[in-house]
Amino acid sequence: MPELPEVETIVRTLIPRLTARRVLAAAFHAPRVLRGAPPPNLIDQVIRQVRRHGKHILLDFDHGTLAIHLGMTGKLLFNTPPNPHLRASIVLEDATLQFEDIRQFGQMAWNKNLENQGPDPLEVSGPEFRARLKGRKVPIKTLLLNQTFLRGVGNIYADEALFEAGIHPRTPAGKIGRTRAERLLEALRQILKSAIRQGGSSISDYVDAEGARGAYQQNHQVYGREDEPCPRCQAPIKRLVLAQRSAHFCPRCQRF
DNA sequence: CTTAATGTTCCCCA
DNA sequence: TTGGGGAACATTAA
Repeated sequence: MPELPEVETIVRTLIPRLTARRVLAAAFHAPRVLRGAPPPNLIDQVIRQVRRHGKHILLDFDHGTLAIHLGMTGKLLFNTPPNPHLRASIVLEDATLQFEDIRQFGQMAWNKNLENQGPDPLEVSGPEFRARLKGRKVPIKTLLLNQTFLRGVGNIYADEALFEAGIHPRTPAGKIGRTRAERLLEALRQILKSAIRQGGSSISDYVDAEGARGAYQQNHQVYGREDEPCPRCQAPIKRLVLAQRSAHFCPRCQRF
């Protein structure tokens, strides 16, 4: 469920409910949810800040930071009824934050090292983006999914941005010229910002921390639209597999 | 029964 | 070092 716009939306709904709250109890019900060293005692610690870093949600305490990654099916919700997919709970003074995750690809980690993450696509400059593409032979779609290249882009927004920029997903990243690279970055920015404004994409069961669905799925031009007509030229949208992920594209609008 | 799903990491091989 | 392919992790739905 979570790419940059979904995580940003979740963080925005968490901020008013978590900031300055004291932890009364914390429990990790599924052992695999916690990666790395267990966090120190969180009881009586106060959440000072809630931030997004790529696809990570960061809860800052005075003595360190809890990083939460939602994986594919993770959700953060308040005061939900008992549920078999509950993986962790953080009890606060006025509510309980619950981490539910069907597939258990999500993780929580204390003071996670995020140095290896690439720049945020909403902040990276054009020249830096172009410099990072230089010399790379990987298909651009594969590179966009690599969090050490850019942090926050996932399968939906990679496909949508490549369509908007008119770039074939299999194009070797380093062969994208200056103009097309600028167009790709601009498409990413515009699409991510627009998706944030609409609360992200709810294609199956994604909801923010208030339980609200996003609406950006209505703007998807190619993602999940195999065999449907291209909104620009009517040619059927095609799907291919790159890095074991589906890539949706228009064979006429997106050339090498 | 098979396939695919908003993700990441690790291993093998060229 | 780069990059391609595949497996693994775990669960559900079509």
